[in-house]
Amino acid sequence: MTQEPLASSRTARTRLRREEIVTTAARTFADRGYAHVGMRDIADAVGIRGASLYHHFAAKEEILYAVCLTVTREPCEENLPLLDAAGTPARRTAMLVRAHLRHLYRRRVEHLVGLHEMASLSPEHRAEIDGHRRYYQRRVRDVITAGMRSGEFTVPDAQLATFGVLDMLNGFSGWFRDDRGLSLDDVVEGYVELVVGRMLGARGALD
Amino acid sequence: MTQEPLASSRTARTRLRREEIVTTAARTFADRGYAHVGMRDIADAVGIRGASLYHHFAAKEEILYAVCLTVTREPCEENLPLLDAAGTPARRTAMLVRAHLRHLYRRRVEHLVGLHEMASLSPEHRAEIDGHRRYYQRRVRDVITAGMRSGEFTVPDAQLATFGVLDMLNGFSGWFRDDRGLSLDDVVEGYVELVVGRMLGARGALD
DNA sequence: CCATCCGCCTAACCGCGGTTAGGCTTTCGC
DNA sequence: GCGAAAGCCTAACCGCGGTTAGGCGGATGG
Repeated sequence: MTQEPLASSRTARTRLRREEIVTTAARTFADRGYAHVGMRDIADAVGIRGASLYHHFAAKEEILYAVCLTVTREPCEENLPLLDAAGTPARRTAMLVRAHLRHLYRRRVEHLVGLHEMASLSPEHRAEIDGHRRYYQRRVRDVITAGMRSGEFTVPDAQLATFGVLDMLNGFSGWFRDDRGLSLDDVVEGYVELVVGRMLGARGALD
Repeated sequence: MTQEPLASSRTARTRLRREEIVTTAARTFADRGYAHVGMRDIADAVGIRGASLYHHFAAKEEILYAVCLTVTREPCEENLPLLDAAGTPARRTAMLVRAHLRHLYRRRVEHLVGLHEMASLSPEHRAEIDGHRRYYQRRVRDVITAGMRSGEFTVPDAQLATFGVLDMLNGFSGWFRDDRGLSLDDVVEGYVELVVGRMLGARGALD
């Protein structure tokens, strides 16, 4: 009877170590910028030597790639299903906005990195990350279009509204602080009101 | 009243050369990322040798600093005076949104650099750039607050609305393309409607 | 018309940092 | 238990790229 049956497996511990490195590296990247962080810096923060990182990642860029994956694949897997749930487009959009902001909060360090350091990815990796982002954007545009057809949303152009909404939401991780100003819940509900209720024009459809 | 007779003045030509280097460097930074661009790359694009750049700038970071200055100081000098003009807060805000987007367009290359490469600035330079940004943000928040007092704007929280508006606007330079989709004028007037008319709630106050 | 400085050059430096080589200890699966 | 891999170590490499040194021609302004 092992205490941690799952975490004791060799592959599972390896994966945990990888995730620890990715999380630690993301924090360092966010603080000082990808280019100004050396492999030895990441290793120090984890508690090992620089060269030992190469037992987990083939290159520094692979670590950045892992960070970027968590902020583009996770939202696709966790948030987008909300758009397939039952309910009006306005309600489904509001659910997505909430999930989107909460993911930006939960992974705010990784999001800061993912938004600025895209240029340091290899062309193939960047193409994949871009694909996720574009897919997410397309799904949001589709629900906005659906809301326009159902009459709940009254924006002049679905594509323009999509850009506006996503840029406004994604900016959140750049300025939010836990220790001052509005609380997370304040921001989430305030943004639902500003975005879905006002910008998209579904004021009555949410209550 | 000293008037520049021609570009033949020694100091004037020096300044033009500097601006040419900054513009060229900004384009290269935007394409490949600051860290992946060498002094020799910038020099090649200008048509001189790498070491010759040091007759115009003391360090690579000074070039980045010059790029960042044009996208934070220029909006303060050119856009903010519109907030001091006559008119209701709603109209003044609409004017600012238009000027802001047109500046993002005119300097879109520099804005792309300024938004992601902040981490490569020296602490002093970053502090100055941050200061300009914060001042701009404060002025926008002030006009939104004024609009709330005058009753034109009905947002729940001025600070939250400020973040939302500026993040939405600044995202523009990241996705706009001249050769496809909406025209610049379409975006400008569409965003005025979405931001001032809908998000801030001044639908009637603009006509 | 001349002294001067500007602008650019060639050549080289040199330190940082990503990466590799190779070996030791520990630990897990069988 | 035992072989084998995982995981980490020390040591060193080495190329890239920011930066410096020092010189040359030609425009400039007095």
